[in-house]
Amino acid sequence: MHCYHHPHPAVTTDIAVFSIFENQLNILLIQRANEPFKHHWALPGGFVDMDEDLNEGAARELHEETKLSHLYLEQLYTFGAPQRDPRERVITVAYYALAASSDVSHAQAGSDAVKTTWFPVSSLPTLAFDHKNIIDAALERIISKIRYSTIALQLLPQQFTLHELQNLYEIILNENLDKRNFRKRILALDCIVENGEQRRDGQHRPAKLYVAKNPDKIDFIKLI
Amino acid sequence: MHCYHHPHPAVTTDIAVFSIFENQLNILLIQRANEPFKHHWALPGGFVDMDEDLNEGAARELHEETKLSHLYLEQLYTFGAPQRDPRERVITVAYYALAASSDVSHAQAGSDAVKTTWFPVSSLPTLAFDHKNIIDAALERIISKIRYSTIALQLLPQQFTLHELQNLYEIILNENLDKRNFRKRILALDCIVENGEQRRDGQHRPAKLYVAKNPDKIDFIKLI
DNA sequence: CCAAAAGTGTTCACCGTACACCCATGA
DNA sequence: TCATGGGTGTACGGTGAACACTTTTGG
Repeated sequence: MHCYHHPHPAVTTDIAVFSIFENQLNILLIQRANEPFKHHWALPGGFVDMDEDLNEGAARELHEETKLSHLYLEQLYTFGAPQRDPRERVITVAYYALAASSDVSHAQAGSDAVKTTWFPVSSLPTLAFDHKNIIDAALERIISKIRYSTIALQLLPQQFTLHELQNLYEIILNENLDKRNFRKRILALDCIVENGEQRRDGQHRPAKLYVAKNPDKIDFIKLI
Repeated sequence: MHCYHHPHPAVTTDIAVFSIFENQLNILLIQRANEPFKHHWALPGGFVDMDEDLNEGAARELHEETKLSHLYLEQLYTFGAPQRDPRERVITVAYYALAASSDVSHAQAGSDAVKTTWFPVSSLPTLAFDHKNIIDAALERIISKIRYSTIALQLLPQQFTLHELQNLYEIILNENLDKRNFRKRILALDCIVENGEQRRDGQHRPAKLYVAKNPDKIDFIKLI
């Protein structure tokens, strides 16, 4: 029973989950089992429950469909073109999430047994609904935000080398960075510290490992 | 008849309209005529129609309730805490809008005869629902965006003096700016031009008038 | 000792900032 | 001529960008 005498649209959340591995930025998609867009790829997401906040709903849907949890999750934009779903009016509150490469293997098909797969953002399949627009908006946000915040650290495992961090920036910004300047700047920002350990990896000098000072906090900085 | 077998929340848009006059940043509020929050002040807004896009809905509601139109309008954030409306679940897609001081007098009570009034953001009345949160988010967005875009020009009439523009920045950023540096930078950005006219205003040298080069386009810049 | 990646400083150009005086007008 | 706000240029310091060699390890 609705107190307001207006038609009510359906409201969903959709989540664009990104992770970096194989030297590429990748996004997690699920294959739809039903019409419309049966067999097409789509963002994980679903209906908002009546007693949960939007962020909670996005986190819940993400976990149900991909088994991923505790990711950095941020509201992106709300998409509500009248015909974006062919069946009825559906307004979707889009989110993006960032997963460390160490989380990638944990992503798996969720309860409704749909297939989940990582795709490089540079070669996406045809997407259901307006999900291509959502991904484009998410990419724009990430590219812009990596320059003036510490969200990049959300894409790395708990400990990482400076080379891995620089590599992440180079992949997202799609440009080469000077090693010495990059290290100087990132250390001057005082958001990461050595943890004393090293990574031995091949027949060369081992790399120092670093950790985020405030792993769960996004600081606003000016890096590049 | 809903194709999806899930409960559907109500969806509204709310619009925080800002304008600068009397040396202050002001926001347009309406006084509610009905419960809940009867007589409280609230943002203009209302239900999204089933056949209109969210931006259209926001522009329509704004015009219906305040008679303002053709303002710069940008989606801000979507608020959906389960109990934000005491009657039923209402998810609101919040927008902010910028009005030139020349538009201020055009704002008037709309069709439903509610009272509309401008309030300085520094002394707001008690607000209905979670509208204080929406205003805070809008202020944060504007303060951040004025530094790296040309949105400030949306708050000025078609022609304006450099002093007026600087004043606007000082009010929004709440800091004093150096006159010579401000002029140097804003002119270097090449987003405004003299239109040859002058404003005579008191017994002193008249000020040159400027106009935006692309009045309807928001450019991304680094001003301050 | 050789290959491979890790790690490290300095120089220079440009930009942002600080700062004070003359100009045009109306009364 | 005076009061009022409008308009203008320069000098300095700090930051961002360019740039190449040494170190450590495993084979």
